Amino acid sequence: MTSTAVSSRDLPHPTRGEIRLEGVLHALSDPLRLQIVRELAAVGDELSCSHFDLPVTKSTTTHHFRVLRESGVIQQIYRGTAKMNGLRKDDLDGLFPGLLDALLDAAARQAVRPGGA
Amino acid sequence: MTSTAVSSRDLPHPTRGEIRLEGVLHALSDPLRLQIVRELAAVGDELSCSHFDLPVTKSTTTHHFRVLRESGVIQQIYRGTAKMNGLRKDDLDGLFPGLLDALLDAAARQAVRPGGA
DNA sequence: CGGCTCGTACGATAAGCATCGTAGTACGGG
DNA sequence: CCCGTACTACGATGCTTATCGTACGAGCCG
Repeated sequence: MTSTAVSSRDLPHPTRGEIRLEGVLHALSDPLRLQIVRELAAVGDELSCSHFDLPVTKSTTTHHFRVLRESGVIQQIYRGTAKMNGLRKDDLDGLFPGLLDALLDAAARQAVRPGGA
Repeated sequence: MTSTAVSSRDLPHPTRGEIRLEGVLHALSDPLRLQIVRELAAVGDELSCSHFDLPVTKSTTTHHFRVLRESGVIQQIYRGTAKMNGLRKDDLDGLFPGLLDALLDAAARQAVRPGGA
């Protein structure tokens, strides 16, 4: 069959039209979450939650991924025991052309600044 | 004389190098503050605090302007009894080329969305 | 089945923040 | 000098959020 029933568990996502700029900016105003998004953009593919080595506990990591999902920045899907995360680049580009690239570029520039990390 | 000693009171601003992307995003993730910045960008000039007709008290207005100033998004200067506010467009463009324009464009697009305000 | 790993849910806690009201300061004008 | 206007400072309050720990649920593998 053609259905993509990857798992019985599925997660609530905002539709494209429900994504709010303020929510996106708030989601990205946290250094950890900005870091996650940068990494997702760099690989250009889905990554499991456990791929990220963040300086917080697993509970907190779950929380940050949820904020990113509920703001519409990433989409999440269970694949077996792993939860894969992907940037919603098409939706963001459709809503706010050029914004994501400008944000990623800005983050990259700041990262190479003296004492930028 | 050419000096710009507008007032004895002066306000602390971050230098260009101290401006952090996360701080800018956080400042703009509030609808009121985003609105203020949009208005400043639209007129392309300085505006007094009292020019803005915001649905909050003056105390709260002061607070929002301070957040914008301390994050490096605007610069503030006393001119007589008025406090003028100006976008730090040059600094933001220098640090994060294209970001401010992308953000303003994104906000404008969202504003014309069905139920976007 | 039993156990392992990945991730969630829930409760607690501490910090941050948006908001207000009141009292106060700085400046300009009569 | 006194008053009005513009804005600030401070304290209170209630909401949101970042963080943790522990206990739990879902899927995989032997």
